[in-house]
Amino acid sequence: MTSPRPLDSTQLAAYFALVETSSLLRHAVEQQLQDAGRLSYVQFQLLATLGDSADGSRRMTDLADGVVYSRSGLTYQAQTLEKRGLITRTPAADDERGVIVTLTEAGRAVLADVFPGHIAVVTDMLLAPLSSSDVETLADILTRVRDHMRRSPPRSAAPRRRRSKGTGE
Amino acid sequence: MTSPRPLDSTQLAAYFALVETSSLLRHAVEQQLQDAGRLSYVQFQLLATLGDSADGSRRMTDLADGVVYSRSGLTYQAQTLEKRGLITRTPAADDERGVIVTLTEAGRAVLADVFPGHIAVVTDMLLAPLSSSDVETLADILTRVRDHMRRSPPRSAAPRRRRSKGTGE
DNA sequence: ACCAAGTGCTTCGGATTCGAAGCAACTGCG
DNA sequence: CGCAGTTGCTTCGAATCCGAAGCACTTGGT
Repeated sequence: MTSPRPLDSTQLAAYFALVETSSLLRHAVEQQLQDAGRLSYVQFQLLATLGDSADGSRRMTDLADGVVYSRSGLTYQAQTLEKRGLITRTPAADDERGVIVTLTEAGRAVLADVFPGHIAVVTDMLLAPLSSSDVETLADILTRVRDHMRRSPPRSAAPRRRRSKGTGE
Repeated sequence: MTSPRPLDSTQLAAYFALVETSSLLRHAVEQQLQDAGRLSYVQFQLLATLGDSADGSRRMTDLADGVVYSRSGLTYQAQTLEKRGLITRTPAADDERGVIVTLTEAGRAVLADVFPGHIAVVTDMLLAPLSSSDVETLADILTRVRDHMRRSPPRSAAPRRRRSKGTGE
């Protein structure tokens, strides 16, 4: 583990800018999704993931993996989306425990309804002030960071407050 | 408003990597803050903002502005932090309506307790896979984006979709 | 000084989230 | 086959969040 050396101003700037940028972007996107289709960001991610699939369906677990999300939260949103008729849930054929989530026509319609505005927000807020080489660089750097994070050990190895002399507290 | 042209793969990659990176980073940071000091990310931001102030105190409104956050959410967290003795709330001298939030010694202690681990997480997860020139580039690009976003109009110009009479509202 | 409008914060109701516990179906081993 | 452990999803309880409404104080016009 890295020793906790203080961060220099550039590192701090990168960190803060990352946090604030994504926060502002997320707020703006959520606003648009709410206005255009009464969707939360998570709901949009779920529909978009389904739309991305060839037959418009996925297992619950695969969905949860695609969106970094808890199982219970996914169940909740799946219920909500099902009530609105945007998806259906059916037991998997080969495994009775599994649930296959499928995008309905209404779901596709909402997605199509919302997508242009979504792209517009991303374009206007994130991409507008960047040159294409900026975008390329940004994508490269953040992709490396993401891959690194994914490989990172689970937080169970996180530094405890106290020196662990035993099993902890 | 920009016309909704589809994004190319690099633009998509930058967008997705930004969202996922910040999401993963946030999760990791929250985990650490929880383990080290039972703080949520927002609570940490509030304490850190106060700690940043010369006398360790701020008005509620100024705090809410510093952290992108709703007033009611701030009230909720201020109550929580006050119950734990990490801050105090006192009416402002010059304006009875205003509330001055002040960091206590206990609050400073928790902050000091949590800080090293916080830096370690940021270092290990975000900075580790980057060269110093990467960090510099990242900071530069994201700072420009952030400044652009801050200048952006508050999203009232978004195409409103008519509210149909809800099915269960 | 008085009243209306404005400002700062809190309260309230509802939505969303997570982790833990629960339930049902599957798998491996004898 | 039958049992124990695992896996996939849901339910439950608690925490967190937001917007709207409410309350208390301040300000401006008369």
